[in-house]
Amino acid sequence: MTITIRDVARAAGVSTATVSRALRGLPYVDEATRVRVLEVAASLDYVASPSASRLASGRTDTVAVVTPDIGRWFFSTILAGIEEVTVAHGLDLLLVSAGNPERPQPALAEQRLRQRVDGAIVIGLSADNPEVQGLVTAGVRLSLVGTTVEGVPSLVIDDGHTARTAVQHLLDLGHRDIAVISGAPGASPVEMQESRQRGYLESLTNAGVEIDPNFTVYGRFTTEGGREAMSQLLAREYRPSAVFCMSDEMAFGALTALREAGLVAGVDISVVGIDGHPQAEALQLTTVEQPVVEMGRLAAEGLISAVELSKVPSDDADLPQAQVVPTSLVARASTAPYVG
Amino acid sequence: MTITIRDVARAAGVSTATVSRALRGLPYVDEATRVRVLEVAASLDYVASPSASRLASGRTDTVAVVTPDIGRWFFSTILAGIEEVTVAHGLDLLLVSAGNPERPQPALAEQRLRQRVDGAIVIGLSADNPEVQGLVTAGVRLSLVGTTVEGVPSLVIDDGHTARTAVQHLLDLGHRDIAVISGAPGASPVEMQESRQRGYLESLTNAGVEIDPNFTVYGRFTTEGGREAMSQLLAREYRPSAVFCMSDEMAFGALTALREAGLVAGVDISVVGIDGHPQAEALQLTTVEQPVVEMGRLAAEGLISAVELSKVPSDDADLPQAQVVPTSLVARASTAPYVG
DNA sequence: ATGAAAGCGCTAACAC
DNA sequence: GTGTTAGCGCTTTCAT
Repeated sequence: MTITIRDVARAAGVSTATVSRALRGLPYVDEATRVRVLEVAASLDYVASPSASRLASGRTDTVAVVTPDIGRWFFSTILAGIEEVTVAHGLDLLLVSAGNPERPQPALAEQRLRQRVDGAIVIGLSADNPEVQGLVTAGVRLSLVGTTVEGVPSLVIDDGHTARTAVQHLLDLGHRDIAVISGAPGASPVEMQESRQRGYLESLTNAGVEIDPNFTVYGRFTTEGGREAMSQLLAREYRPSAVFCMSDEMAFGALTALREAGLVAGVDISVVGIDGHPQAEALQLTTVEQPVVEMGRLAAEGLISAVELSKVPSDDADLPQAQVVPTSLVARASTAPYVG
Repeated sequence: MTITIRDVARAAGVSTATVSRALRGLPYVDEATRVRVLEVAASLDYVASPSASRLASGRTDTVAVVTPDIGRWFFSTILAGIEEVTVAHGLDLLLVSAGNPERPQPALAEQRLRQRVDGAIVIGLSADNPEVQGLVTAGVRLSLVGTTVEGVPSLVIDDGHTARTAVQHLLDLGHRDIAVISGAPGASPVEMQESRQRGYLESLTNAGVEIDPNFTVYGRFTTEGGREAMSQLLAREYRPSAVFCMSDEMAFGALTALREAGLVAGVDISVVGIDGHPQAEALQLTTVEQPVVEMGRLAAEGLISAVELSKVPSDDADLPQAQVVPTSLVARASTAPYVG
């Protein structure tokens, strides 16, 4: 019932080999034959079976995107950038979730991807995550976003520098009692979190500010978590005058907590985030923006060119390594000068 | 180099057929044999080639999600719900974008999905969209979210009722000069937009309020568009006292425009949205919430059960039809009583 | 430039 | 319960 390459071959009066060549734009096909084959295929409404061509060729023409939670803004936005590129290259995009402790998967990502994709883009998983390790050792071609693994191409922001930018902004405004809303003690995207924490500590130390361990609280990278974290800070006898949030979504929660306490962001307490979330503007949140969609595009392009290069038996020179993309501060009303 | 079912068969001392049965949990396999096969497969780190089993079985064990723009909150959130379900069923999730006039695709969704998936979930595309029509006539098993096509299962909210809920809320607060920020004149998700517009008009008419055509403006369902639309309204000689936005993201933009004009939402002008976007709370936006993640789950479950049912030659009774999920008003500070 | 034919790795009758 | 075998629909040498 489904029409196959043989139907096309018969109707065009050529062999299946010629149809295959013609349809895929391979050389050594007479122009007249190609045109005829194309016409016949179109008139028959023929579409090649991907399973069959994949099995025969060994290629999958598919890339996977691995994320812990596609519902989060950062991940879905990266995904949008990736999708732009994959579609332009005619590749299938397989969505796989992994590394979310709250939603255990039936099988390891490695199992689910082997034989199935030409490569995978992993977003927001720490290098020491077993899923990532499994993929690396299984030899799946990878492109990482947000983490770095020796010998694997990746795309990152300078987390330390980004955090310092945010904290320095607060210091420049005269703040000294600066708290941080981190993710979780020993959470999943560990490195990113630790680099940002280190940046925070460095900035304070460089400014001669004493570190108050009580000023580190955790918001799980969610809005609700940010709200709870800010509430904790507000419940302290000694409150910070400014708060650095490791993500905009946590900062949004922090702003809510502030409002619930009858306080005004930028007046009573300054708040700065990281991300460049689209709602930062409406909320007047100062943030350090990262080029998220662009990061998705770059990661996808990197992976695709790696896959294509590997087809040619080229000398394996210039392995792409960690590529760092810049971030930039956008100051808004949520941060303001410290007033005694 | 890749290890195949024959390697496993050989190592386990059985035929490939038995390995196939054992691994897939089919009946008529001795328990002892099954255990042995499983052990051997595990020790060999065997993973079946999906292309091969798909080709042989005719099944793809894949569902596609078709959306105009995965970067938008509504779509990525539905996707999260879908993903929960597909992963639980061991299905692959293929992401396909279509119907975005700003980003034309190389091929029709129909071409890209035929032979490739067992079914597809289409989000946010109008029933009269050529892509959707193509999928329907190509016989791809479908589950629609946000639109309805005769004979195709779908999941919708009652757009008219939802809009009336929002507008009635404003009327109840004493507002009469109520504007609407719609999507675009004749935009993509036409039906949804038209139903909401109709709901808006009905509520006003029922309340005896005269319709002002100038009070309908367009925000393209984006935050920036909402901001522009609100600016237009504010530039009018005769301003509305309340604005109904067809999405929360447009409402966020409207709030920004308000602030830029030195006005306060809920004090100078009331604003209500639709969606239940996570940032609605931080922005104190009144909105009519829809259960978005749940809609994704339901759509996926509906599609999967349809696919599984179709395997059995059952009498084609009880075709699932449009399922309507409830929405509910959440009042916040962005709406307040009308004050002369 | 084109065709013949041998698989790709698995599933699904069918036979035992 | 298990094995044999004939494909699934395409790609890809190798001839010609």
